[in-house]
Amino acid sequence: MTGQNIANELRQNILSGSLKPGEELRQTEIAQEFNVSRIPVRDALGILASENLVVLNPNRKAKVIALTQTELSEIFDLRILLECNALSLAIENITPDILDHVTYILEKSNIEAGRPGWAAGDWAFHKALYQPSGLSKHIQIIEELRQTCQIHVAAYGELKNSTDQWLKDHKIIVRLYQKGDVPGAKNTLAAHLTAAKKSLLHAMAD
Amino acid sequence: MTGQNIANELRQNILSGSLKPGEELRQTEIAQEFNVSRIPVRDALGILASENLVVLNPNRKAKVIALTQTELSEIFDLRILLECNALSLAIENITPDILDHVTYILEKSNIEAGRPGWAAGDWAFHKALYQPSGLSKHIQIIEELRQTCQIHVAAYGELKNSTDQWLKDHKIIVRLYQKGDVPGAKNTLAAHLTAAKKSLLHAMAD
DNA sequence: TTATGTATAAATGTATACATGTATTCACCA
DNA sequence: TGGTGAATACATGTATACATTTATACATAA
Repeated sequence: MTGQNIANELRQNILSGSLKPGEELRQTEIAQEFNVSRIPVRDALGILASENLVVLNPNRKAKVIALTQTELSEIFDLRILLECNALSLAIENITPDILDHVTYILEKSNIEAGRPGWAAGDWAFHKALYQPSGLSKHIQIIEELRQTCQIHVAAYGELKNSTDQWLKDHKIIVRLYQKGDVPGAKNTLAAHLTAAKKSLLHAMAD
Repeated sequence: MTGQNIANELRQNILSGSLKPGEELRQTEIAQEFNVSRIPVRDALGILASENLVVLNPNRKAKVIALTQTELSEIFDLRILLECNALSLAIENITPDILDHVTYILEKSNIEAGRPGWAAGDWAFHKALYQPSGLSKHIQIIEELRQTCQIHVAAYGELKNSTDQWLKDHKIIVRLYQKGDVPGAKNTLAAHLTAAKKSLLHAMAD
């Protein structure tokens, strides 16, 4: 069990919702769970902090991030800005091979939809859409922002019901993507993300 | 000398250019310099990695990041996207107090211009422009992207000569900002950043 | 009752020692 | 001469022990 491995395990637990926003992470406790000393645990927490999944305060317990509705709203706006930009520029670089790959990933993610772990498939789909842009830094930032959202989505348990619309959106986006309809694809994607934003903020309001 | 302090010192050295892109950072060496053990040094490197200033590879020496022209080009494009967005939304929320503060910061940064440490003043100015937007996450990301660029600017020593145009741009942006001219301010800012991008990429081409 | 201060417990921060992995050197051989 | 492999040096990874800081509990006083 190396530091990286511990980080991976903890990340899984955070993204799946078994470690909830604001929950405290004690070095000693985690070290015992994994049968290691606190040193690799500290490394792991550092890694997760670098991904903005946990916050570290000197001499205080680490915590899973817990954002307000205002903060999450801004993060969704950032996602819309960056994901739409990546999508536009990706459409310029589409090849037949890419379309093949995208439709393949779409089918695979459809199967996972609504089941535990669906978020990974959703990201795989969107990432496949954005990859042809070649904008690796965009994609890296988008992934981090999505994880931040995912933590709260998992905790507030929204979205179970809106799966149908979710899948329809994906299908529409692929169609416009394929046609090279940049404004259409951007608008649909923006609406898709806005729906997710509203859904989460509504769930948090209770 | 705590881990945070070491991180701060190293960050200074990286941003000022005395630690160059790609330079190796040995835990043992740094520990000796600061008269501490390697443990707090590891923490410091973790902090810097979380800010994307250094890269860590398991069982290998840490290195100051070193990006290609292509990667830096993308990062400048990201900055243009995010900084223009933050600027637009900030302009909606301007108050007399804010204008006062912005002109004060502008004057202060003018004095530092062209001298060592100018980059901090430049960021203080732009940050003052963006703050009224209330978009803290935008600003955090922008700051990181700027630091990434700054590392390479410091290493390739461009920009010494274009200080005049730099200052003129800032003055123009403030005027448009004050007038509430959103498209004008955005265009000027975009041009300002594009010039910086070209300047760096040109310097790197040699 | 409430507030405050002290004693105790608990958690994190760091130094040292050792384990493990990586790079380098140099001898040896085809 | 050029390449291969073992031996060595070097750097990072981790466990243990101790130091320091923060949180908790409890007693005491206003």
